Amino acid sequence: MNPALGRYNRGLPLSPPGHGQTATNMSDLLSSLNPEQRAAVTLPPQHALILAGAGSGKTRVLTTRIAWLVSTGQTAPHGILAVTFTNKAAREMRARLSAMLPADLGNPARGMWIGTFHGLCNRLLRAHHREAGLPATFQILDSADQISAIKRLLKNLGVDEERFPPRELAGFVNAHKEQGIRAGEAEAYDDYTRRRAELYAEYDAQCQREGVADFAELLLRAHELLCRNEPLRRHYQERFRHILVDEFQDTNRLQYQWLKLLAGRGGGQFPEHGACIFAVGDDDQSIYAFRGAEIGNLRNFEREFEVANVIRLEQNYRSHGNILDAANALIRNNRGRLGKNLWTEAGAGEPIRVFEGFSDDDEARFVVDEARELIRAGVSRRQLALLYRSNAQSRILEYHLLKAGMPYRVYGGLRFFDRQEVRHALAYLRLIANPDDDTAFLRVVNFPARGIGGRSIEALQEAAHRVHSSLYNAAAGLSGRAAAVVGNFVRLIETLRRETAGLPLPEVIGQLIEKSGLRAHYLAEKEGGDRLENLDELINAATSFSSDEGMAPNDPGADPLASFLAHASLEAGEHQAGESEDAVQLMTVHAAKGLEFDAVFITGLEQGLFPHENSAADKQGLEEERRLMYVAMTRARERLYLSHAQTRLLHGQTRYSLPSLFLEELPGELLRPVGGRAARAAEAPFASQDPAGQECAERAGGLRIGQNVRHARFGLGVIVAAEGQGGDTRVQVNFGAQGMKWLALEYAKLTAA
DNA sequence: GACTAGCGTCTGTGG
DNA sequence: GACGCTAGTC
Repeated sequence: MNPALGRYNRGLPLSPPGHGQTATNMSDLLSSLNPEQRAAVTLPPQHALILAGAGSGKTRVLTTRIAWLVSTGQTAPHGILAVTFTNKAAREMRARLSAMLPADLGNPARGMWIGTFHGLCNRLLRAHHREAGLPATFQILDSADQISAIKRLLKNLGVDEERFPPRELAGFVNAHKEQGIRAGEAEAYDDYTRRRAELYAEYDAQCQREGVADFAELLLRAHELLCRNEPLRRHYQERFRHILVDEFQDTNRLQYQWLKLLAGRGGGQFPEHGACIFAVGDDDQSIYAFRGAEIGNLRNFEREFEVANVIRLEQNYRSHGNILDAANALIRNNRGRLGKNLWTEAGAGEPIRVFEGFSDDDEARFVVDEARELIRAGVSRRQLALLYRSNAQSRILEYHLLKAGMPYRVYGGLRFFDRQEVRHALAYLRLIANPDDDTAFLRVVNFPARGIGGRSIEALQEAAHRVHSSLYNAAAGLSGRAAAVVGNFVRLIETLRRETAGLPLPEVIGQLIEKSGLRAHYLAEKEGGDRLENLDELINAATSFSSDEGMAPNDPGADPLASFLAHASLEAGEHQAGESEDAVQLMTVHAAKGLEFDAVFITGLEQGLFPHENSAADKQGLEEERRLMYVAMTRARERLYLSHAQTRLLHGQTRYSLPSLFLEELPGELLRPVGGRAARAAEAPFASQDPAGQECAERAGGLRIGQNVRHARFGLGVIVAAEGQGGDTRVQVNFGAQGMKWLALEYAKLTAA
């Protein structure tokens, strides 16, 4: 028994209810783990870092650790804080825990805090909104809301959007908040940045006035709350004995500070109250640097918390050997890894199949054909994943799946809560909850159209500016036509609020859809059918939300309306129908993290797409893309397909690209080209669509559009266009990283490659 | 003030 | 190829 244990046992029953029963379960659970996993689960209550490779049983270790801590009486459920990055991961953890622990201990509603950083901070801020300086009904701005709030701000201040693009400004604000930096503390060495910092301050002031908080604000505000409020900080530091963090490599600086503070390491305050942090992560799977994640936090954590226990989980239970070997070979090209090599007891398995299509259409056809074969061979549809780098790529795959009559399900993309009609309905709901929410106000003040045009809005904004109030409150101070039409709208909201007070949430939404005129509007619209269905689906979502007490992010007794709105902002995806249906799974590589499938297709493996051109420029960006590829490959259990296309429709234009450099980084002996590329290329030479290319092919000795060529200085490239005749023939060649060049055939010595 | 056509922008990933 | 924004018309 660890001597430190006594300290953590304070005030807890030594033998919690159900102890005997779970102890049996516990030993079963423990004996089903491998030695490293078991060591991790049963570590003494000290800070620990578990470097868990893909498919090494990370979630299992995390949840078993919690079950072990609770069922051995080292802490009450109350003392557990578990943080994840996605709602999906949080849900899975809850589900596994309730299966492992008896109902009275395993029910997360009984005091365990399990959730995403954003969800937990939201919960904290709701519970202590006064101390945090927020209204009880504060609303959460998602990224789209944030952009429109910034646009409105710039307009009000008369700032030129060209000089300060709203998206860029949003990025500036978020990046600073993620570093824990307020506008006043932002470093600015030039006028431009100084101005941006001023706008950051103005934006925050606007949010404060309107009672709204963006995503990053949730974290920053929660951090500041705990920093400033000593009794509160003490309360939570004493409460949470064990903080478990999933995907630690994805934490940004602010999240790390937040953890440090809760664990009693915030600048050395109250170390005696400190919780133990059990961090699980994999530096090779860090794919969120773009939103501020710092892999360095893994190392910082190890150093700053003097972590004595670092355990590596390297045995992979998921993939066959070839897949793992290929993934290992790929990731070895990254520098500065913490070091880890996955191995498996499963056999080598199938080779990795590589397909080169003439076009994205060709590629999609191959993928769907192959998927059909696999299904025929007995693979279930839901065990087939079609992965891509960006959401835009799903379209062509969907087209071919549809044509083949194969059920499929797309994750991500346009999310349910992002749909126009749903956002409109939610805006009404937000106004009922918080009339000061100007973003919501402007969204629906004239939707459906009710005669409130630009002039009235301008008058209203002036009035609001004069008396420093929200648009809603300023309505009373208007005169003339504006007063009449805006007054009608305000009365509509008032009526809604009055008549729906105390009603169950689904009924509130049902009424607002009717009385706002939304339903009538979409009924009259030619293609409003889908939108009406989505509005009904929103009512369903509210129904299942209300009945799902355990999932409510807030403490019991909290305003259900506010909780639902928070839920809609924080859990924008996931709420899609057909989850149970046996369908082929389509998603981005990012969305696939943490999942596994019997067969995986990684599509669009082309320079500029994967790795993406926005990242390929600098080395860090490229390494993140490589980790992304690593994540994608390690999703596969038995079969892995890699495909790319010579041409692809992008922005409505045909684009020619080279195969991804990641394909070259895989050991050739593990790969098998399929689809008879060589044979097909011989019988159907490329360059069919472009007559100029065809001519060029005839005249230029076999060179044609789509042809891979080599240039003495620029290296390998692909011909994308041709013009001119005879000795004047010029071709445009895409040399990947070297850029796009126009070359005269006569002088540039291009050789077929 | 409502509605429409045409234009430009951009799809890089998520809470 | 989709959406948002603007200018022009009713």
